[in-house]
Amino acid sequence: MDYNFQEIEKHWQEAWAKANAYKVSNESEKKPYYVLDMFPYPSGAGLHVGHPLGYIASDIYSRYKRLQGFNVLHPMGFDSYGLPAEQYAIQTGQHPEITTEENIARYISQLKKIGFCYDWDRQVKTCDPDFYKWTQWAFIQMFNSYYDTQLDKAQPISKLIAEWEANDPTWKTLSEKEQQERLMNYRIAYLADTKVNWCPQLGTVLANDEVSEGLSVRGGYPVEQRVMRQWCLRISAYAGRLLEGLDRIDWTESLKETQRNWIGRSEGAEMRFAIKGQDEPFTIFTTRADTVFGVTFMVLAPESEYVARVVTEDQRKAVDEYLDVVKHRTERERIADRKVSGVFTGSYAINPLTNTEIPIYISDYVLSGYGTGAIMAVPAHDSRDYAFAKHFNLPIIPLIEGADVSEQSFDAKEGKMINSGFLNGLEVKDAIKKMKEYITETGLGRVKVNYRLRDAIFSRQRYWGEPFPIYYKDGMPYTIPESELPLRLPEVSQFKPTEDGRPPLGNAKDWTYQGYPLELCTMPGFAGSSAYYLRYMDNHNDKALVDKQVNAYWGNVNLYIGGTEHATGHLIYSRFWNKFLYDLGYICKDEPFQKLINQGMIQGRSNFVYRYIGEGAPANQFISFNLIDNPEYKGKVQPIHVNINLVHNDILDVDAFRAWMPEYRNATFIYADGTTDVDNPYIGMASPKQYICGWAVEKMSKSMFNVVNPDDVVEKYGADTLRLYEMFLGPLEVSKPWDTNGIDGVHRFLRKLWGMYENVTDAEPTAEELRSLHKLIKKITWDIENFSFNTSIPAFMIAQTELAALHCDKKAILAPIAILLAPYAPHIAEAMWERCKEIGNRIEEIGFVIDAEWPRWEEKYLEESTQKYPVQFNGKVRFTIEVSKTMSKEDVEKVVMNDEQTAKFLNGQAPKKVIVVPGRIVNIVL
RNA sequence: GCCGCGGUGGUGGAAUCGGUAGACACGAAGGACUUAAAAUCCUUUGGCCCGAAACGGCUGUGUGGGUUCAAGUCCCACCCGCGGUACCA
Repeated sequence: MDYNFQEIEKHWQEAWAKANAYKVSNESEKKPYYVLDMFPYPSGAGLHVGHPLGYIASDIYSRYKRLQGFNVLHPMGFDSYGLPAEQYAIQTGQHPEITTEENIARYISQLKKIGFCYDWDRQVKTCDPDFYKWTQWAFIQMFNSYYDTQLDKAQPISKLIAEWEANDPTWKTLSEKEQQERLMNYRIAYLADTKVNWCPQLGTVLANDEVSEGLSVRGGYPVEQRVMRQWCLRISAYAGRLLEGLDRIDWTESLKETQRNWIGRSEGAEMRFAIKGQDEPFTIFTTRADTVFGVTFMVLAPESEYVARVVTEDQRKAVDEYLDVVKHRTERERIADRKVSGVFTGSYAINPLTNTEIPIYISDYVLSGYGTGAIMAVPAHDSRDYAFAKHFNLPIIPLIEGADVSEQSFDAKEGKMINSGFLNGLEVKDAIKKMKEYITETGLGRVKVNYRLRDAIFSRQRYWGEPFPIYYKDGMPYTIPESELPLRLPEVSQFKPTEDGRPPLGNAKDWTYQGYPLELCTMPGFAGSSAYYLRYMDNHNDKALVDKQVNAYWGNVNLYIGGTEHATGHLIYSRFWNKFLYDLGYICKDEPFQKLINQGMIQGRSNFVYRYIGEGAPANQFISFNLIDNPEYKGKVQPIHVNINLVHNDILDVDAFRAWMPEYRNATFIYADGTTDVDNPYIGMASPKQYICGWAVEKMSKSMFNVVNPDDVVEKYGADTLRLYEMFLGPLEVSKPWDTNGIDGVHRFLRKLWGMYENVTDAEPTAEELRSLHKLIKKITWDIENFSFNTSIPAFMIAQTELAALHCDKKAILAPIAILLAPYAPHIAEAMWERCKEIGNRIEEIGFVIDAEWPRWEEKYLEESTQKYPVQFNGKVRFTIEVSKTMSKEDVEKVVMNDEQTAKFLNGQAPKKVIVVPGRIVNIVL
């Protein structure tokens, strides 16, 4: 009976489909369990072997939960709005919807081949009007809400209006436009002039998490700072709750830490400094209130509102010049060029504690968006202030005992204060506290918590995204009625911006609502992915994003599996979006993803051939990897990426290589054994000469010819082997290269296991067989509960070896093994189960193995009558003894001490101490 | 710079509570089968040393210290690699 995996997999996939086996109902007596994968962006390249890693893990867990009797929601969908499809559309004129649909179809066919237990009826696509209707709906709710800082939650903005109507006499005197402008300062979704990351090449604004080191994450184009009127989401209002919520969810510490850093809470103080000759003071933010005695100058951000107030006539020209230079620097230039720069404003502030006059400067090392955009500079204890002071020759006053500030600043928050009036002698920590009390009491300032987290910029000047349900009247935005959603994305004559530089929607005909112009921007990528998990629960509902009862049944996601790359993007936005919907009472949980596991990346494993480029070398002669360090070749070979499909176990298929590209048609080789010609008496047969390729771990990419397509693996080995092997590669969370070299072993295991099901019998199992089985049940259960899938495969292999040695053919053993294997390799497990079903009648006649009951292990089968004790002398194992399991500690010691081998190792000495750890080990100390 | 994660054979990795380091798999070497090869099966496989043999010795989890009867595992210091992040006052 051959293991015909192609037939088995096709047969069972069809059988599941026919029986609707993965249909999930919202009405069930069973307990719910929600397992979610991060849905993919359907790119043109299709899935490579790295994508399914997390999907396989979540599929195993879903199937395990199902076998344990849970009603498991495990859906899949597509994050189908995004830049690549639109860039492609601009280049080719092809509508992004067409390419997107093609890509989705390809993804689905690839995913279906791997045998995931998705309920495809629950599929969502972010570009589907039935889906983005609810993205637009949520935006309207945000527009119509404000953040009530008293209640610490979002509230309908009508509440705020009612309050003003009742208590604020000026409200009624305002024109409608003025009222709208005032409300704009409170809405969760609001329009504002903000400094944005503008990417000229992409023609759009980008969010902070879409920019890395001054370049766009997508495409790597330069990004510059610009002030533009944009839609923003008031996510900063949620900073405290986003931070606090992390303590209640089961995510990895590193991911929580990344979010904590991104939210960036810092406790400090706001302080007012008087400006010499002016009545109005200005305010700075500091976390080092203890260092006020060492403030020797002040610095404003170039964009600070204070700049206009403090620049003197004498300095105006110099300041204008500086501001001009700063304005034209891109973010990237600013990061690359850390030279100290700045300009004196001509004004002085008064240090409120020393009453000295201190100069006010402008420099771009101070950021306008953080704190108040103005700082007090303490050069002795801040490295940036120090560099500035050295450059402009400003005084540096050390404030901490023993700090040497002649070469560099002393930034550490430790030591005893000096030169600091009433703070002298205090530890830094206490000094900060005391100064905070002082400024609060004297009215100089107040204690303040600042967050680094900024509001999310929500407009994109792009075509392929959700249209805003917004029109403009008298220059002010209004939402279109919810009853008219979805507002469909219009057809446009071209996907580029208009001739006069308006976003692509400006190319649409009649893009108006009741004669008023509609918003031309679209929403960013994270809009559609922020609440998609809710929609899976109830994706056919046209009355609500999700029905309240349905939401109450499923709750939130119990297990979310995906990559870390979303740590500061999707995973923050989604938490914010969810908390907002929770505030308004639409959903029942304030955190969307209870447990989150990050799967590692699968990297590529590239192969190389080495072209000989020494003097007089033949045109295309390649040197086997093991020879390239030989003196005659060293330094004279050029590594060339070779398509890994031409290589097996690092051995090159030389004929396939010659056929690969025209230039290699006449390639010659120096083989591993140093010979050059095929010296084989069996003409026309494969050569025993081997050309060994070099290898390296790199990113999986087309240009390195190291992309492995899961379809090819499924074709060659089957989906079950692919699934098992991806798990076998290593722990789920770590990144590792895809190395096909080991896949044969896993495939061999399945074949051997399958062979054991040829003639299943009804015979009674032996104690040994039961022990193997129950050991396996215990191990696999533990592994799945702990997401240690990689260690399960060896456990199966060991069980197979043990049972094969016992010639086990018993249903009582083999049927439960089919269940244990079902989460990992569902197709072959069904076939194995079927073989068992045909025999006898003791096991319940359940249709599919996926609906069986997860076996329980019983300790009684695991118990062995004897116990092996390794015997150590001074911690070194010398031999082992085997004694009765029930033997007492004292008796074990006696047996060991009476053993003749012990006498040998004691060599006449008396042991100082004998340690017996029951059930584990004996250690004799000499 | 800061934060996080990691470092175990030729390779991927295992060791779940401080208790026999290297499970399992790949690769390699040798053998069986074969005209040959592939496939399959069997044996060996961390390093070094002794030996006819071994249930022989030594050494060994990045480095150096420490705690312990016992350390890959705990503590201290350091080195290296990977990932994230930054003029955040």
